[in-house]
Amino acid sequence: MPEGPSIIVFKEQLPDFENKTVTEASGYGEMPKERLQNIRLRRVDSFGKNLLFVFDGFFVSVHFGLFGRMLVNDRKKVNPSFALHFPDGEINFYVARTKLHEGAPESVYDFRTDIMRPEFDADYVQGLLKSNYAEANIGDALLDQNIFAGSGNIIRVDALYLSGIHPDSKIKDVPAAKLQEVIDTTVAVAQDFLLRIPLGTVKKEAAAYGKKNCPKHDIPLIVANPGKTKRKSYVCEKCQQRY
DNA sequence: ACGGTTGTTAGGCC
DNA sequence: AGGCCTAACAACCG
Repeated sequence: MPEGPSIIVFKEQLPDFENKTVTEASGYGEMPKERLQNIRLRRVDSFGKNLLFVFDGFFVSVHFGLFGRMLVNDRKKVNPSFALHFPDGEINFYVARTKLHEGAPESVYDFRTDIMRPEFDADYVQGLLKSNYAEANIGDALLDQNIFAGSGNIIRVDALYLSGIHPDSKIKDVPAAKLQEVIDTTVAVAQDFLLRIPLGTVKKEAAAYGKKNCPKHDIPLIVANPGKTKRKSYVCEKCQQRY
């Protein structure tokens, strides 16, 4: 379920918990829960695929993996891996991985790479790609959380399709304007994704992900698991150029 | 009913 | 050392 847009949806369910006191933390996951007793939650934030609970001097990141779920003031029958309890409510996480970090999120994460945030810096990311990832495939880079935090398989498949670039293209071979285009398109696809979550049409309305045929050419999309990441890709050989 | 998946990490083997 | 691979985790959908 959770690429970056889903994390934003989670975060938007939690404004009422900001500045409230956490009375207790629970769950079977590893967590120094005694540090989360009777302290004020300063704010809920996000970075990429992580939901962040910010306290004075430290914060807790929650990563949902492939199957993670969050329920607010509601429970499943199974035990949560993590839960925050408040005087008048609770947040439950299932199959989520959590970690406590000292300091503030700004000192741990570089928000310029988070495709969901206003701080996202396309120029910075383009420079990063050219200088540090010249030999990498663009298809792999679009899943690399150090470059495109929050981007997942659906976003990358559609971003590559819509910008007309084959995932196996090496970054150093992609013209600068095309690199620019795929970066901008990634952000646009992610915003689209976000709008489609409440409509339940994320997959249905995807451009290429999960589709049998290219909507433009009506020829079959090539389904494969290329690159280092070996995630499923859908490629139109007509639309997407190999550089 | 069962195979596939919006993800990542750990550990083994060259 | 580090790149590449697999297994592991676990829940929901069709």
